[in-house]
Amino acid sequence: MSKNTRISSAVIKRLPRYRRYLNELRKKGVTKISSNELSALIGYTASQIRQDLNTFGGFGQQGYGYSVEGLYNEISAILGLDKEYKMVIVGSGNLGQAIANYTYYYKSGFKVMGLFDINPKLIGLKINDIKVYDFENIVDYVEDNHIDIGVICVTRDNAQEVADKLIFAGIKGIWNFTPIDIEVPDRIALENVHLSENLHTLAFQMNNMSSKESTINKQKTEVAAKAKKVK
Amino acid sequence: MSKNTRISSAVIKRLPRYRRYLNELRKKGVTKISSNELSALIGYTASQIRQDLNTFGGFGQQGYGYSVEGLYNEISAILGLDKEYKMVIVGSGNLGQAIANYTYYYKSGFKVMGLFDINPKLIGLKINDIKVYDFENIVDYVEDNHIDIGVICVTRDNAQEVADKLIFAGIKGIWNFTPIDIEVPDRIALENVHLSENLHTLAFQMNNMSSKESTINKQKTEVAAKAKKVK
DNA sequence: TAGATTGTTAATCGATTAACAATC
DNA sequence: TAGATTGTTAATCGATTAACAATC
Repeated sequence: MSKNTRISSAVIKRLPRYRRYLNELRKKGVTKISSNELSALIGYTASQIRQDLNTFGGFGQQGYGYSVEGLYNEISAILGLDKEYKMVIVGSGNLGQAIANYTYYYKSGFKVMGLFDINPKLIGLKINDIKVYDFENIVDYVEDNHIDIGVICVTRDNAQEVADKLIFAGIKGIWNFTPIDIEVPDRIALENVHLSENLHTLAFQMNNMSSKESTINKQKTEVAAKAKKVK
Repeated sequence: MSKNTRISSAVIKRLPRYRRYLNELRKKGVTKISSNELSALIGYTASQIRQDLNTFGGFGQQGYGYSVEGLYNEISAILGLDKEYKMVIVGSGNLGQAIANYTYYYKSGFKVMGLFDINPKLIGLKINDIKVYDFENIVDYVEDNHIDIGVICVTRDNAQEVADKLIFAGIKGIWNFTPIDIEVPDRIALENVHLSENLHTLAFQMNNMSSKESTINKQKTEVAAKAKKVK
């Protein structure tokens, strides 16, 4: 009875956050929680929490609430975090190294197998136990080691070429840290971390902070007026 | 005639993207563009583009389209990118250094004035022309140099303390790279870069890629069934 | 059983898209 | 002027919230 339920990306983006809070509760030894308590903690409405969770199944128990451990495991499974993912990082500059480090230490399930670069000074080095390989050999490496995820930390000009090579080699997901929109076929999963865009929305906030309505309206009118004049 | 128009964050998050594409057009020497052409390029509908832009003012010209340069400047001004922002980065590990580097090279308008750390081995070093200072002195430094933005790249356990100090010292915005939700007063702008949450949604995508409807439904039913059984 | 809290349907709200009159 | 394209209103779609019956 396949109701055509596409799961909205709004829901999916909330899942890691649920999971993070559930993990903290779990570590504190909390065993059960109600949607109301969770709401107070996370900041989503209790209604939304129940609605979200019921997208995937009936994980709770009426009159009781949700098992923290159980819900944590369910969400982990939904996200696919009960599996292991092999990653390569292309571009071994500061950012590549930072991510290698970050995931290496903190994230179980996501194993950084290798760093790649074209810079001969970097190739052969070991950064935090992770070897830097020659980008020349990326395709063979990805194929031979069944790499799942490619992290792109090169310059914008090389980003698409790197993506193409990774995809050709059989990668399944791309984590893009360059400030361009990489083109990928539908079957390839893609997440972008557009740092400068994020910073720009911070700038906007800073200029539209207190007395939001009036400020923004003033801006709107002024800008519009200026636009007319300039034309 | 202050209509109470709150600008939705959905619109604001699209602005940097418009700006990025307009900048590329500008650099290519393109002088005018219609909402339809922009739509083909960026991927938003022409209708949405016109709607978005008209939130701020009438930037176009009927029968003609939009001036690329003009629109670029308008959006820059709306985001506040015609101003300069002084930043400090707290936490001078890999990630802090990467961001120092990144913004230093690529982003005009956002000046990294200093890095901060508690590690004596790092204090006093210069990383890409940016000095590493003792975190002890952060409050004075921020006050004296009128720092606008604090970038938090420390460990999760120190994140809130760092934020509190920065806020006390008069910072206006916080760019948070730690995987926790920092508490800040309403007047403080805050942007989070929750890398692991982003990675988790990538994992989800990878497990729900082809034939999305059916896969997700199968999952839903299976998971629900399992939940019943386990209980 | 009585009380609590989920699961789920219905109501509301907001965001996107469509349509077209205004106008360059 | 005729053609093109915006600005803007109206229609649709989707997401969030409210309400309450189901049930543990």
